[in-house]
Amino acid sequence: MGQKELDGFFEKFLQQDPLFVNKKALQGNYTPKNLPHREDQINLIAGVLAPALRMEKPSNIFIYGKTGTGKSLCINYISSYLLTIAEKNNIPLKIIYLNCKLKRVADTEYRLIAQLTREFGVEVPATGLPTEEIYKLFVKQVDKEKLLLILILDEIDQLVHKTGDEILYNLTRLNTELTNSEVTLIGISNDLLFVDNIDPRVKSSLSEEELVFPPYNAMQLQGILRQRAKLAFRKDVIDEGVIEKCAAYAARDHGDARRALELLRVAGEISERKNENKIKVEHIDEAEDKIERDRVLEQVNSQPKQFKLTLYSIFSVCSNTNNNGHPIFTGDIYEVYKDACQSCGLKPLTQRRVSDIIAELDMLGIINAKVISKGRYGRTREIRLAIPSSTIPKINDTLKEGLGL
DNA sequence: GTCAATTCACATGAAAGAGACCACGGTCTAGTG
DNA sequence: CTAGACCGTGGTCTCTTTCATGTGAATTGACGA
Repeated sequence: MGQKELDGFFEKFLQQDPLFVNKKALQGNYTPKNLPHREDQINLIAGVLAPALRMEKPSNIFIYGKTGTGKSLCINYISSYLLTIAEKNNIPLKIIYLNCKLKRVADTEYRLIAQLTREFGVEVPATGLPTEEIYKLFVKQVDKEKLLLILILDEIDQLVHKTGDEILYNLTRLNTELTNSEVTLIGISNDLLFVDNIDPRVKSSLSEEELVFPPYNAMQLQGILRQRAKLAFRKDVIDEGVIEKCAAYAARDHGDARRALELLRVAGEISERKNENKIKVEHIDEAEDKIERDRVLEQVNSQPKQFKLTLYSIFSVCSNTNNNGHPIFTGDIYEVYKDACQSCGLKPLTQRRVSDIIAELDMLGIINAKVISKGRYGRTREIRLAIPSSTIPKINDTLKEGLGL
């Protein structure tokens, strides 16, 4: 782009009325004034938590629901409400929200407690102390303040999956060690089968109250999208069918409202970038591609080298055998992977480890790996790519760059 | 043809190690009065 | 005498290896009709 065209571009950009008036309304952490289709859940949670205002310990709650069903949103909504009322009436209530998936913040037992302790204004080292020590510090601090603590642990299933369910036992036992304060736990899990796998003793005390957030259906998603779109966009910038398509896309994979909103936002950004004055249906497709690509790129880039190399190997095996799309197996990938290691001077990992990496890639949704038995010919993972093939070249380039190939 | 045993090619689990990070307490050193 | 440098010990955390055990159906081979 020469300078003249650039001038023209900026001029035109400025002249154009922006599509967005308040982009925040489409962002994941935005809490709207009312949450449609979640009245029942909100009432139930509010009912359980209400005793807190009388300084009585509310029951522990366990909340299930897939991503984007509004769990965190509802909890945040209620807790900010609860906090304002508590403040008005001088009730010593503290609510801590922690997402257990956040890397290097709360993804291990030590870090979780350390982070909680920090919430009380005590600086604790990131590592180096025994876990027991950090528990003591935390308990001491909570007890000193003499309050009611509501602890919201989002994505707690991830934490337990990683560190074992001992941590839940320790958490539920916190109250027995506290004399002046009390702790209520609110666990949020994406995995509906999560509690089936934990110690029954812990289970009964952790899920005194249980609550499921069902996925939104397409109609509900449309309602939500309309509500937010009204806040986010200028009037009449959304073409017909756009909302419906967004909702349909999101409803297709388990009614994820967050995804629907993101789709709409990115579509808006795309059409704005193209200097168009309306969001059209085809922008949704582009947005979906872009979101998928960005998601994968972000995940891949935050992973170690061996991880990238494994993914690279999968890509190359896939593109070699792409004809009639027949599936590929762990063994194939490991062979290619070993060669790839040699050509970029890395020491190959054992097959055991690569097998785990493949499982992790599956968890991230980059590939689909299904364990199958081929009878006499053994047992292995059947691997397929789970991302649109249009996004692969770009990802592959990034991988190569990262690996110096 | 039928049925149980065999067999393959990994999956899956458990434990433990390497190496990075860090805190803590003790010892040593240099600067200060 | 004291602040700071340095060291050893012991802790967490991530990535990895090693060893051990598990698994599901195609294949095999014995058996009976």
